[in-house]
Amino acid sequence: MTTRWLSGQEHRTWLYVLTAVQLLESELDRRIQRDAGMPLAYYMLLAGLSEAPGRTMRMGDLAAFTNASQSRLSHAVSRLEKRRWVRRERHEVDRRVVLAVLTDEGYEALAAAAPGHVRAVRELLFDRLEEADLAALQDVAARVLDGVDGSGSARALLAERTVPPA
Amino acid sequence: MTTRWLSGQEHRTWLYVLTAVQLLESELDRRIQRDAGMPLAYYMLLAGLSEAPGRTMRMGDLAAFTNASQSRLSHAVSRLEKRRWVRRERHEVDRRVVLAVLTDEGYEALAAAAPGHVRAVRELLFDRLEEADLAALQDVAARVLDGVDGSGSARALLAERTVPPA
DNA sequence: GTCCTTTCGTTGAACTCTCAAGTTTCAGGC
DNA sequence: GCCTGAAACTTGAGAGTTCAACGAAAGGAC
Repeated sequence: MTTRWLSGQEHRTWLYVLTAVQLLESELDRRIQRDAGMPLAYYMLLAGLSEAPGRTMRMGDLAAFTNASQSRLSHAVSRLEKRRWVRRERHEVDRRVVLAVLTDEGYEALAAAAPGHVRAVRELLFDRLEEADLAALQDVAARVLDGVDGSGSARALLAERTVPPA
Repeated sequence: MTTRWLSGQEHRTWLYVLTAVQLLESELDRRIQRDAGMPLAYYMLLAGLSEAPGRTMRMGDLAAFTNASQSRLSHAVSRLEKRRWVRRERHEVDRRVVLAVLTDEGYEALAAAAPGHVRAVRELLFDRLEEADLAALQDVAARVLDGVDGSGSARALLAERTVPPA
């Protein structure tokens, strides 16, 4: 079977998108690290927890919501525990389950980091997009998700939780 | 100064795009690791070198082209040297410069990995996009790049090298 | 020539992620 | 009750990344 290579247009699109996304992420990471002393991944975890009922989530759900493996999340939560930003609790009924709970200290750290981060996202991304781009981008992202996300778990979580932060 | 939060539409778009991109990248990484025994980052390095004149690039240019820091590239090239896929050479004129050269072994590894990788990119990304999406996506990516890429170096490199691989 | 600054790259330590293997708990037969 | 298998996490080691400090060569200024 002969390989169907990418067309020039496809190749160019791929390079542009990949580059833009990588630079965007690394720039956001650098800024939040500098301004708030935490990596972007921590922010995402804290933000996820802050929006959950009781500021609490099962480890598995938090992993799915942040696109992390369970192992990665477990290590990350251990690090967040050392900073006293998150606390682990055992589920009362199903003793296999571990709940990650955002502490008050964690909430404060998130609240301190949020304005700067949102400003950065706005400056680097949304200030450069038109109203019409938003819907189109989301549409494309949704289609890509359908292909990548085998079990559809990420999509389901996204559909539930797309309200702005409090 | 009060923070201007993201609108519901912006927040949703951001979550979708971020999720789609992260899952896409990690899925591509998993597949090439499984099928070709190399991480996606190695592939990108080898691909970059393979398209360069003489299959040779300065460390700095290769770092810029792959959106890596110089330190990251230096470590990565050291690992690639251990696999005998890349060789270091000193520049004859400017003795500060180090040239990374793709070896024949490296080229073979790339050639073996390419078909599978391209197939994956096609399946996960381009098969889900319409012709019209391509131009729109590239346009958006270019605008984002202008904001993120302070010195415009990534854009310049992209503009030069957007021909399909040989 | 000598000094100062910039450019190009490397290094080591600390941190983060991945992968495979392990523990504990639950749920269903039988 | 007692297996057996699956589910939910954790762990440790190795791979990869980041950050700050460093060395070596080049380019002026004088």
